[in-house]
Amino acid sequence: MPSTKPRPLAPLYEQIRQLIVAALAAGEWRPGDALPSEAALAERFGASPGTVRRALDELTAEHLVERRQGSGTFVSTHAAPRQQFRFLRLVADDAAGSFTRELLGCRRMRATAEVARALGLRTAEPVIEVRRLLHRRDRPVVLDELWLPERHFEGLTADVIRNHPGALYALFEARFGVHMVRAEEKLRALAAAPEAARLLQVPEGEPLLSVERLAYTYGDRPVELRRGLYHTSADHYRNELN
Amino acid sequence: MPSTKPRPLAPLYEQIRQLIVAALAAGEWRPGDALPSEAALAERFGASPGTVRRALDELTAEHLVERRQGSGTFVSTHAAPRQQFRFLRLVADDAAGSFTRELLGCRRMRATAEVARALGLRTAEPVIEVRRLLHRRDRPVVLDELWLPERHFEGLTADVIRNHPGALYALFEARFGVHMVRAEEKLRALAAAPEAARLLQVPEGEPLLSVERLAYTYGDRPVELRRGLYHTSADHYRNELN
DNA sequence: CAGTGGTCTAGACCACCAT
DNA sequence: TGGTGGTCTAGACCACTGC
Repeated sequence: MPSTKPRPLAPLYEQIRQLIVAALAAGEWRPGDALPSEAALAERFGASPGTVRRALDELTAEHLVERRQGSGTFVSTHAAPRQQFRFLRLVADDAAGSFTRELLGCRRMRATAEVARALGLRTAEPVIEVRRLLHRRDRPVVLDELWLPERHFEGLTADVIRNHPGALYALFEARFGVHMVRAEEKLRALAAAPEAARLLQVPEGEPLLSVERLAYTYGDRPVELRRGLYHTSADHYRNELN
Repeated sequence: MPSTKPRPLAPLYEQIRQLIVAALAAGEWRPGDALPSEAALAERFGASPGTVRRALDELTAEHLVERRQGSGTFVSTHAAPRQQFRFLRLVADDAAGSFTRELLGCRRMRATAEVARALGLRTAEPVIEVRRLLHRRDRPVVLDELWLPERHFEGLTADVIRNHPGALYALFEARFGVHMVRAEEKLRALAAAPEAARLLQVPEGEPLLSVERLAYTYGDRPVELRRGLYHTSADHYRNELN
């Protein structure tokens, strides 16, 4: 008789972590909401409080939830001030000033082969393209283009963006229930093409930092492709290695 | 009588973590060595095994130690294959091939104001400057310049570097007892100056990715300033945001 | 097989927050 | 003051490593 495969189960805390992520993806708790207490979750999952705590610690490290002593455990939200620029690593050399946004355009289009491949769509599936500029002290610093699968962002228009006071990711989460969890970026140096040069008010050929980002929501599903051009004469991209 | 300040003590696991870091900085265990077992450390610090485990978990997350089930807890070393390129985020677009090193120079000099400030030295204190090229498939891709305080790297010469087969950080750790723990990088796009263009075999003015790195050893002491110029026509700098 | 880290449990006590 | 998360302890059992 062939021995049945022992099927190495994931540890209990990991299973619980995945169940909580699934509940977040299903919208059982929305960004900003409080999760049940450790004791309540322990009961729900039939585990000891220590095991649930371990799962919540992992989720805290991934920034999916945040814990406040005496208060509770809450679903992370990009609306929180500390999360405002969590994914924007560009900082001024003198660490002064913040960004203002200028919307250049928002239109419906069909996915190019490249966009489709990155987002896991079929070619020519409808996507929404957004273009904008970020300024610091009235100087343009970042030219952003981004593409979103229309099926997750139905109804996203220029007006919707203009009427929202906060960051784009806060809008996505509040209006479309899409919370960005993590992202991968590819950086390189490029010479400014004519249009980028005009918008960023630099000479053609000026070296620019190109930042291509793929952003993921709950369950590691890619939902945004973004291409940024950063003018880095008085700003730099800050990174920590460990 | 004025109330004495309650002096909020750090949690026990954090104190233990700091004591272990101090022992690492003092060289009590060298990179690659095994630490005492959890039980032995618990006895040494007068804490329960669970508390010691928590301290070790934090150190594992910082890559100061690595744990191997059934075997023990070991001091991280840059000699390990997995650590070889831990701080080099440049990867080929087609993810193929590795780097070869070419040493351009190694000389003793006096710290410029900028180098002194970054490394926390007095101006004109002696430092060692190293310059090198990294090639992939016989094409130059990275031009690196780095500066090290001489008092931590006495005896570092071109021959010492040439005679060491592994990565620079592995050499630093094996020969000078300086293990790099973490680093901060500032990235920007620059036009290639004449000398950089010649060495990287690109036209003058070619956009290059400039990467300025400050690397820290145990106890967050900066011990290396590095300036890299990356030619990113077929490579990119990869980053993860979370 | 002895020793190590990995998982899971159970419970005590504390610090903090809201009411 | 009651409920929350944060710390610390104690111990059982398992999985893996190396002799």
